[in-house]
Amino acid sequence: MNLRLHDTSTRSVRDFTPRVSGAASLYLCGLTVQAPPHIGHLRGGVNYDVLRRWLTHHGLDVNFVRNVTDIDDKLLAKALEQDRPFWSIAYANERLLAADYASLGVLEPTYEPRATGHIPEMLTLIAELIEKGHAYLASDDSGDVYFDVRGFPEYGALSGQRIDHMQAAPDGPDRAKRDPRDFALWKGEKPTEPQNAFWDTPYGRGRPGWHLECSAMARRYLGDTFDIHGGGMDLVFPHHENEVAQSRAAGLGFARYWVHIGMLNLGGEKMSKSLGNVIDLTALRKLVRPAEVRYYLAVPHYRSVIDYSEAALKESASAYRRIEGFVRRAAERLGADEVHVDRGVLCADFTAAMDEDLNTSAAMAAIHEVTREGNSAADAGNDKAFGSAAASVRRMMDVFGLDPLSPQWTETDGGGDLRGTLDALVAMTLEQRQAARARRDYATSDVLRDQLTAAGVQVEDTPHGPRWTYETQKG
RNA sequence: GGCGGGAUGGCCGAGUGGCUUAGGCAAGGGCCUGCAAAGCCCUGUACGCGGGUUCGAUUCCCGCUCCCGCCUCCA
Repeated sequence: MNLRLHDTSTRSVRDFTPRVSGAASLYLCGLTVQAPPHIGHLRGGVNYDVLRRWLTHHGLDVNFVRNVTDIDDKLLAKALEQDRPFWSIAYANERLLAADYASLGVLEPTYEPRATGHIPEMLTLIAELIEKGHAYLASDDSGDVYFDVRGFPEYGALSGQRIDHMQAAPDGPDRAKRDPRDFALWKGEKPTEPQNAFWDTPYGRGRPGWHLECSAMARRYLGDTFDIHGGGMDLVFPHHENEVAQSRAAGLGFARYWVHIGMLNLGGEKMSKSLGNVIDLTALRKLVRPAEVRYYLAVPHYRSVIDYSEAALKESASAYRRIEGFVRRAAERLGADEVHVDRGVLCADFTAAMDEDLNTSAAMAAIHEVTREGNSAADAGNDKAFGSAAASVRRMMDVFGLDPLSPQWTETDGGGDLRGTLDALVAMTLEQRQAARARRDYATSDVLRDQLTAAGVQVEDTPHGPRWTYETQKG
């Protein structure tokens, strides 16, 4: 295992050594399902999916937990606004998220727990924190339970914050906190919130604070100490700072590495629900195919900011199609077995790049190099080199979740069960064109080709006869 | 006010104290082709500004400008 990863808690790239040899445990802060996902959310899912695949490639048995926050302030506010149960809004958005992940080829996590399903685990944690003197009941009978940040010296270490330099939380003065920075583990019931959002507890009826769920669920599914915890860069403070404070104050080891994903900006600003500058996957699918969206999201380094632009997205699509075309031609020419993904080998540059904090840009450069070499081999009639290059490209693309011949992508190319019919019609037309070419009737030949092009069928003449691709396929 | 990240050739995007200084997209030229398409070959010398360290800096240090994120819900 030569993998190195950037760890937010040390702000440095460190050798990654799993806690348990042969296995890796990951926790990803998933979404607060108060609204449909946008592509910024999806980026995190894709980036973590690549990490997960790379760990798997290293032979690790990956236990990957990605939670869903299905109760929070905004969700409850929306429930009142829309006069429907908060959980129905949460569930609807959770389904949308799952569909988006599926269309981008994001593998299912090992488990996807919901916050509301883990109230007992949260209450246990609260009791432990109160017992150890790290949490206290609000003095105003609100039923709130707070974490005492002043009583935990490590507070602020993850994000590099010092309590005294922080801006005071605006809700400080009017709530019974000992320090304005203290955060809620549990929130007492309020008459102004949906009454179906509360649970009975030893502290009265109430609902969970945001941060507590992750500490409780990570503990339940990954144990007291686990390897990697992550999420978007915007979660470092306060969310992750508060999580680590709760867990460590309770005596748990918690995360050994913190891997945070850069933001996706639109128009120079973070894409966010509250700013309203969001673009969803449905919009992107009108421009490019899902695999191309994935390529766009997966190639820049995971910690760098992506400033979304349609032009850049389309460039990514062109780059992906170059690789896709190469692999498809190889499979058509040499047969699927010759270019089977399992026969592919990762080139050294690729592996070195991925091992160095997942340098996906450099890794993709290596794939393009092999693609070029493979194309040259094809031009030279060297089928052996052509085939092995294609298999390697497939294997490396598979690490990105982007093997162009994977059923994930080929089964969504369109055509459906009429594909065979379509192919037969195209072949018939091309036979006529070949006949015209044979008698040097290029006018007729070109008309036939133009008509096919107009119908969305691209024709290429190769030394082995014509090949064609459909517009939805672009290979 | 505090913490963190960033400014790279027409565009996207890695990276590095000097080595032919990624890769892609676009562009121009060439090869191939009846013409195309696809592919291949060639071309393009970039690192925000001002200092400093150094034989040598885009890469290290200092200062500056601008941009982004967090400190409140946020992937």
